[in-house]
Amino acid sequence: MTQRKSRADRRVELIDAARRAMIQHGAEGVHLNQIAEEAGLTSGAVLYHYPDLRDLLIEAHHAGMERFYEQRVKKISGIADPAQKLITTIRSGLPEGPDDAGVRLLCELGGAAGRNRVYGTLLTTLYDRQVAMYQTILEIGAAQGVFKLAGDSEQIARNLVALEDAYGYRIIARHHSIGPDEAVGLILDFARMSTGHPLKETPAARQKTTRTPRPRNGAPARRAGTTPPPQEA
Amino acid sequence: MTQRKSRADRRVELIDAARRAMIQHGAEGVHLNQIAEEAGLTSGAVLYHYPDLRDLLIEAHHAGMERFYEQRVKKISGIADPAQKLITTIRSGLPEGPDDAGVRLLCELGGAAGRNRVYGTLLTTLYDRQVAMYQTILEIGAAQGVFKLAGDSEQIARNLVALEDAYGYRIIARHHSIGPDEAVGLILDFARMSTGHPLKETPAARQKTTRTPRPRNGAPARRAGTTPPPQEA
DNA sequence: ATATTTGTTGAATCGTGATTCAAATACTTA
DNA sequence: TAAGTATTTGAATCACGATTCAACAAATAT
Repeated sequence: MTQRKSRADRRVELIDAARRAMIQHGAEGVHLNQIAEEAGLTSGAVLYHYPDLRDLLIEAHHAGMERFYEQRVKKISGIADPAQKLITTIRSGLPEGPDDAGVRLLCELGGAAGRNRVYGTLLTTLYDRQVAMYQTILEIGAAQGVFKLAGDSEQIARNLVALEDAYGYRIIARHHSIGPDEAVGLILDFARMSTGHPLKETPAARQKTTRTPRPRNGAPARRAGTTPPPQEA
Repeated sequence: MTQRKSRADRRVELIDAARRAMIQHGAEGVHLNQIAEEAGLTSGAVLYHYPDLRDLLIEAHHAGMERFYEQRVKKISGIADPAQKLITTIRSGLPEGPDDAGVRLLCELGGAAGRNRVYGTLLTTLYDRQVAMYQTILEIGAAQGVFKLAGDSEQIARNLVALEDAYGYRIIARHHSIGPDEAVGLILDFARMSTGHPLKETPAARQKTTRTPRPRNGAPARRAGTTPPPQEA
């Protein structure tokens, strides 16, 4: 039998298993057995902890968002210069590539949010939090005289998050000419107009968010929190 | 028995039925029977025309996109002034509300595009076409001296489409403070920076894309091409 | 050590949707 | 009008996922 776990531990594991399963099979297309397999359990065990599957899925989405947001906050926490902070924040809002697990999960939710109020609320809340995050950066930069804002800080922040979101979708959909770097470039174009700051990416800033290089012609590098590439539908 | 139809007619009907069914139940959550019911047929009849359901779904998505794009082109076809043309184009890229059928379908696809190459390609193609559309408007405006572009026209166009996309998702997810009007405002803020043009919405322009007003406290107005509000999942 | 509680399995059952196909029905053509 | 063809039905079957639950095993309490 699989190693027995305490209720709390198992629930955490299940939430993560559900997250992985959803990324592979879709937020709405996941099956109980897929989650169970991902967790190394049987379906009965999953039901024991979550009699209603929907609860588990919601918790998994919630956890995924929380993780995504926390990662962003963490990445910019040490940066003092508003310009560098802004640049880093922009990068941290984009997927690292088409298989980025965190963003994949968020994209899954987009469609469902139209049909499911809970998901809609989750996404809306995340959006608002990200707007607040950008707004703070902008305001501080303006207060320090580094940024000359071309408009209301909330308006600019909303557009920054919107751009991030949209390019996230493009990258996930494997647009041929828009990858993470191109997206950063496009969003920075807007950010420059809005802040009146040149926003040059320093080597240091790039370093911080550059993925581990891929092997020359082997399989793509895999990083923690990333799931295997999806199968064709 | 249901009215018999020619092969071609029936296929068109089925594509539309599939489109409606997908909006109600999700691009991946639709069931054959739901499509059949939407078409007023039995599942056997649907399979007779589309032995592989996936083909029907792809055609339905394709048709939905084509319709969406054609509607946009049509709305701006008669407008000569680049500024009004730009404003109208922006509005036409946004849903008219959270239940807008056309955009709902596109949103459904966002998540699936990460797992399904065909859907990814469809979305990518649509994005590129919309970028080209904006780019043309911008270039013409610049050539006429109406716009003073603050950067590369492709860069601006890409960001315009990206903003549209993202606010479409927000509106579909029922963001409490971002509706069609607010989204237009936010995108126009960016457009003004990019074109150096004040881009005032004339009453005439508003008229063209304003929804029929809702009854004071009855059910929301329903328009052609809109499906009934979704059930909770 | 024994009893009790908790977590897990695996098999049985249930329900639902996809698939098949012979029969029925509506068109088309001769 | 009759024969032939295309479309649709409806019932039967199949496949698979969800759900239930008795039995078992591991942890914990007594």
